[in-house]
Amino acid sequence: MSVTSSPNDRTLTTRGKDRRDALMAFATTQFAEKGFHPTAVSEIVDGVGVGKGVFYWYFSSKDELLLNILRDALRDLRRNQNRAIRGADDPIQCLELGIRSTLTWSIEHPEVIRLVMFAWTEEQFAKDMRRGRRIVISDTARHISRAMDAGLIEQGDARVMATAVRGVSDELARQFAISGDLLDDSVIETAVRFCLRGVVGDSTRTPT
Amino acid sequence: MSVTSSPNDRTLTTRGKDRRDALMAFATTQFAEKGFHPTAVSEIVDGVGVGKGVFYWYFSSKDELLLNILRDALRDLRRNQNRAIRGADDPIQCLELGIRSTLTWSIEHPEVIRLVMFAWTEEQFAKDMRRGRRIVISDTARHISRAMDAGLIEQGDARVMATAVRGVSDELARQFAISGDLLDDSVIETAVRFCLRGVVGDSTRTPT
Amino acid sequence: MSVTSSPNDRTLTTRGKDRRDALMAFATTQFAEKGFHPTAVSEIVDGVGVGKGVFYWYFSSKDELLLNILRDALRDLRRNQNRAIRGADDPIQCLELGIRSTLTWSIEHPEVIRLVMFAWTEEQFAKDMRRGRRIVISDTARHISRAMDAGLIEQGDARVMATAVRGVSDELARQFAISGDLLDDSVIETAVRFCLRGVVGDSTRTPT
Amino acid sequence: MSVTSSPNDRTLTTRGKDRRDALMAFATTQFAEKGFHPTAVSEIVDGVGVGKGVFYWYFSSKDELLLNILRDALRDLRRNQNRAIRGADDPIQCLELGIRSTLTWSIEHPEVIRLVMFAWTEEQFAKDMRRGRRIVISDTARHISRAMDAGLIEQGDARVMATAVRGVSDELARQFAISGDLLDDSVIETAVRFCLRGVVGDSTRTPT
DNA sequence: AATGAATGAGACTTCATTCAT
DNA sequence: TATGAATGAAGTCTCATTCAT
Repeated sequence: MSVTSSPNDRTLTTRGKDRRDALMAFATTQFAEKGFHPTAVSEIVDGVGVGKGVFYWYFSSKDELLLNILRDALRDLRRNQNRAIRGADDPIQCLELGIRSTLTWSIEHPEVIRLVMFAWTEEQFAKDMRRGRRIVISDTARHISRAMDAGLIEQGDARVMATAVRGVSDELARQFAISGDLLDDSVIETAVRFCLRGVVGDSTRTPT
Repeated sequence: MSVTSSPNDRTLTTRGKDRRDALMAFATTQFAEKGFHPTAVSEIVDGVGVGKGVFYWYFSSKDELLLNILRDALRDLRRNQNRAIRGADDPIQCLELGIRSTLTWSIEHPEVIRLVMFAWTEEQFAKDMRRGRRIVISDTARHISRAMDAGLIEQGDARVMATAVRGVSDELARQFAISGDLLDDSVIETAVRFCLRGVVGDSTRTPT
Repeated sequence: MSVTSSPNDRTLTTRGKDRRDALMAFATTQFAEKGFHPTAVSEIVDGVGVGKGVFYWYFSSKDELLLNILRDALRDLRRNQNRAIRGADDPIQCLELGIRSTLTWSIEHPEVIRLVMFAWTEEQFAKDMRRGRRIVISDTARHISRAMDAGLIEQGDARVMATAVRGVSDELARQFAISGDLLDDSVIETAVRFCLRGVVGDSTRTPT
Repeated sequence: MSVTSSPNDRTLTTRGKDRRDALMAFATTQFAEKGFHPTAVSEIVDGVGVGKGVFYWYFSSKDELLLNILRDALRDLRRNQNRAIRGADDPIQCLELGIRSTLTWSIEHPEVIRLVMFAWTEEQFAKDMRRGRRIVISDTARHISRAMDAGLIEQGDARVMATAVRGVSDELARQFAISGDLLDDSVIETAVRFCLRGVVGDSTRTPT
């Protein structure tokens, strides 16, 4: 591997991996706290205690760093969802488990929620956001479609519903985490119930 | 009155009001298109065809301009909602009309949706956002509470539900307007229905 | 008198004279307090309660305003000196009275001292300062020369001595007025004595 | 160490020190020539042939630069005085040597004299000036007090006299250096003599 | 691998001055 | 005469990025 390979396709040593992770972690909190633009690269490297050169060794630019953070987050969210629905078979149950895991994850990662909001506002990042959203919506829509096909719920626009579900998760994460409000399990239950009712159309089902 | 009076408490002539509006309108589109930070004040004044000084005659800073845009937007949204539910009495109907008007407004103002997303990411704006959200949520929660009190829907956390409703509107505005996807009336219907089901808990009610 | 005559050769009505004086007085305190450049024309007109147009009706520029203040001050200082030595005939006595009046005047006009200091630092004003100093030094040097010619003091460079005398006055005004220190008559006496000794060369003379 | 360490506590390389000195030297001449405010930072960096960023690497602001110049000058002046009176023991002789060295230094640094004059006119610098003056006056007053205690001169206000002495030096530096007039050794002799007479009170002493 | 000095375009903002009203 | 909206050059300062060491 050549020393002058670009930051993206560099094979990292363990120490390298740690450094990279530290930079990403610190940047994430700073970006979330102060915003992307108000956070200078120098603050990030200072916070981690390395020189500026290190930063540009691991990331080709500040933009690229944000993109990496965002991609990692999406990967982590989906991994969580997949883990949550593993074993379940009933589409409605899959839906519920998915919603619950998304909600939990979002609430546990308020910084990411902020970063995502920001990313939507500048085209160089929005492109990635669109792709990410398509994936997330598809994941949810798949369960809804399956439920429709199985006759469990009436026919309808699965993607619109999936979008609505996604909106509820994000909004609650924002309201209760970002806004600084308290948040307990009952809120999650209310939200999950709200979504299931919205999709399924009756309130007889009780969440597990 | 005085020359050094701050831009905020300046009495404007008709022409002045127009100039100010033009600046806000142009800035809104630019901020939405390129992002807040990437849009330079010089681009805004160039776009409107005035000197850089006028900008600071009307707004004390670029930040202040965004805040003004955001406040105006909130005022307009609420005015729309109030107009929509005027005459209606049944809380559920008020809720429905409110949701529909919010959804419509959000879809008609995708730029504002972007600006709001950005505003949440930097503390100097987020403060205002929190206040705005509190207001909007209260507006919706009021209807839900009334419905609960009237026994029309089962008891529950009205604010959480209002938040969920708000999330659906925002998300759809983003998904279908910002993301560039198409959006037609059937989508709005699906969304309204989703929200009502989520709140009311059964699908027997059909939206108008 | 044409309406478009330049500000300098305009004949002023009583009200006009008052306005002009008010502007100069207010500007003097502001310039002394905050400095020339940090004081904006808008602050001056606001402070006096007039529009910007008025300012440029009376003064062709901010620089011109300062120049006017400075010239007025010099005129006032010399008028004071002349009044003080009126009637005296002995050159040494004239010198003493002149020193005392200069000292008193300087201490009573600390703002002017500041303005003069500033004026020396920018060429467009320094030119005037050089002229003014030449005049003031000549006034003092004249007495010293007369004393030399009369054999009252030994021959020497009268201008250098006059300069030294001037330096003592200015410095004391700065030290005790600008620096905020207290200043009483005994200080003035010490200073006058210092100067007389410096010029005359013996301490037998006692100041009045 | 850290990249965002403030320019004040940065350890400089030899090249860095040189650059910093070059910036200060060039700024000093420009400030003295055109004035502080009329001299733009861009002129300074252009004059030295560096990018605008280096300026802010070495100085946190234009104000800070002036303060640094002023402090260095004071340090240099005092170093010169201490060197001049080294070995002397007689307080009157110390006084004389001190006056002579101050006068010489002031005349050799007319730019600094201008900068100091300016500095007195704006509060953010005046604070430093007051402190500096206190120090310089004390240095001189110490010798005068010692002379009084030793009965070499009559009792009196040593600080006022020291101030007067200081005034003579400054004024001469201004008159003969800044004003563009000629200045030779005889002027210095006249001035030294003037001061000694002023303090000591008789003309029998002849300066060395 | 790492550092941090250096770059310089460009950001936001101020303000002396003009001029239509 | 008087006002204050408008101008726009110029000012100070920031910061992503590069590169010699």
